[in-house]
Amino acid sequence: MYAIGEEETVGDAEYVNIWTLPERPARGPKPVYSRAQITEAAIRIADAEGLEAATMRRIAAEIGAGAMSLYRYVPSRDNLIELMADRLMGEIDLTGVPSGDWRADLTRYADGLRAMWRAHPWIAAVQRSLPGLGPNQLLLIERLMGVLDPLVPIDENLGLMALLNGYVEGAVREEISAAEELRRSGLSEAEWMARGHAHVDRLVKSGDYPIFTKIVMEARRPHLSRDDQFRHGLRRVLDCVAAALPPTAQPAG
Amino acid sequence: MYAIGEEETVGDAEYVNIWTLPERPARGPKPVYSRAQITEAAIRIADAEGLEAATMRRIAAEIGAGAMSLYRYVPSRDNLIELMADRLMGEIDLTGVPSGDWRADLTRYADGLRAMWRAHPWIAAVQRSLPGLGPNQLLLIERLMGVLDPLVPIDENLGLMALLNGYVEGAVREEISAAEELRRSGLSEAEWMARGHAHVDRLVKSGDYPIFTKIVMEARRPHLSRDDQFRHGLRRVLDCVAAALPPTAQPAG
DNA sequence: CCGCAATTGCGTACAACGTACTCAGTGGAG
DNA sequence: CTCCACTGAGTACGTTGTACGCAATTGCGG
Repeated sequence: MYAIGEEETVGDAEYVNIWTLPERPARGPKPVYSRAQITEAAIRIADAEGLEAATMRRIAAEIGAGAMSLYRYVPSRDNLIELMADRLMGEIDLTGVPSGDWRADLTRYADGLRAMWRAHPWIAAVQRSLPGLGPNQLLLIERLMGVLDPLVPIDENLGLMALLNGYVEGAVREEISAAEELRRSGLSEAEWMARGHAHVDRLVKSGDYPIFTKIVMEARRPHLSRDDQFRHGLRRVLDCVAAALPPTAQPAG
Repeated sequence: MYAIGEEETVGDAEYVNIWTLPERPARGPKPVYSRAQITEAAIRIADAEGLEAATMRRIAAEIGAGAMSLYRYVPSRDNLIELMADRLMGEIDLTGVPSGDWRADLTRYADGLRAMWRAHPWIAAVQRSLPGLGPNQLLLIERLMGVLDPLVPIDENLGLMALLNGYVEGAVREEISAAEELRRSGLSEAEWMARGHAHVDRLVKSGDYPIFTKIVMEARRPHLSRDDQFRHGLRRVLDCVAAALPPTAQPAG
């Protein structure tokens, strides 16, 4: 009787919340490595060769450990990637935010987020659905949402920050797209240009895509620098934010 | 001499542009399957069980083929995913766009994009850096960018559409996050609530994260329905677009 | 100070993945 | 008709994440 369910191995994927799991229990030999060290090594590899190159064996080799040793510190590779993502959030420096000048604060955040993405383009491939609840992420939420917190209701605030995040991510994705695609393909730049542009040129020459053609022309000879383009778009977003604020809180017109 | 490069197998990853590669050459036995059929089967599996479940063997089984047969139609799994993504873009119906009423057109696009994301949440895990140049994507670009094309310069247009896309993606990511996380974890809803919420509750009760606490409270008892929230945010984005247009083109104040 | 038990690093092993290679069979072009 | 470019598919390989087990190490109760 009761043969079904006897084994209790129902779920195949054991879900683990890394933020509830303490790094070190007690007693036993001194650990040689650490979560932080492993996370750092993984980020170093991902920066240099992409996220897919950051395999467990490769990371272990980077710090001079055996492959399975990592599992004494981290439950799974997915959890490690969560740690990596949170570590990256810590790179966005928001000390002193909120300062009282919301426009300056949000600009600083946008610049910081952009810099982080450009330094670690592989973050585009992570992008979890839930925001993640690591210490750095939480601190960031507190500070960023604190900028507009007394001025607008919380749901309005969330919407505006989603808008800001969306703008920055979209803009940076465009910036890093060419470089990332090039790296992923594994081709030399000349070869990649030859293959990729051949198709684009064919589309352009066909005459069927007039607006796409305009985009290509603009992309090949942009009017503004990357930085200016970003600043310009950001100003537009911030104007949008300003419009959503109550009229009593408009420091710099 | 010239030993180096003799083999020509320099790169390990052979980059293939799927859009230049014709599906059928000529001559030989009639193919039993087709790219479209394979793409459709893959999408069906991804919809039901997530993108990671759409393995080559699984897709092949779905259409009753051998695993390796798929490679007669598609060079690699990555290319197949490109096909899937482009197929999804075709779900966004923009016939008759641009219509002359830019606000209506952009609303229709936003609603269509949102519906597509909600129907195929795994698209969040794809998100290539480059936009991709499949037929559906190209058609979408032509129509969407055509909405504002004569009104604003092309680089401005690109920025505004990036803003719109960013808003929709951000909003939908939040909408689907809980469901996706639940599915990925493989737990029952009750179990997931118990584990996930326990951590959130601890953070809330600690008192260290006042703004995070506000967010949680709002999320648990939202003031507006999902749809209303989306509409509200979208209106704000469109107001932002309106502000960037020249004063001569303001049809509906 | 001495064992005991908890915990370490890590070698071995396995299942699942993408996909290279191979080959018998098929069917349009000459 | 013959020919050969093409088909579907079986087998096999390299790489991945990770379960398991074992010898070595160390803090703690006595």
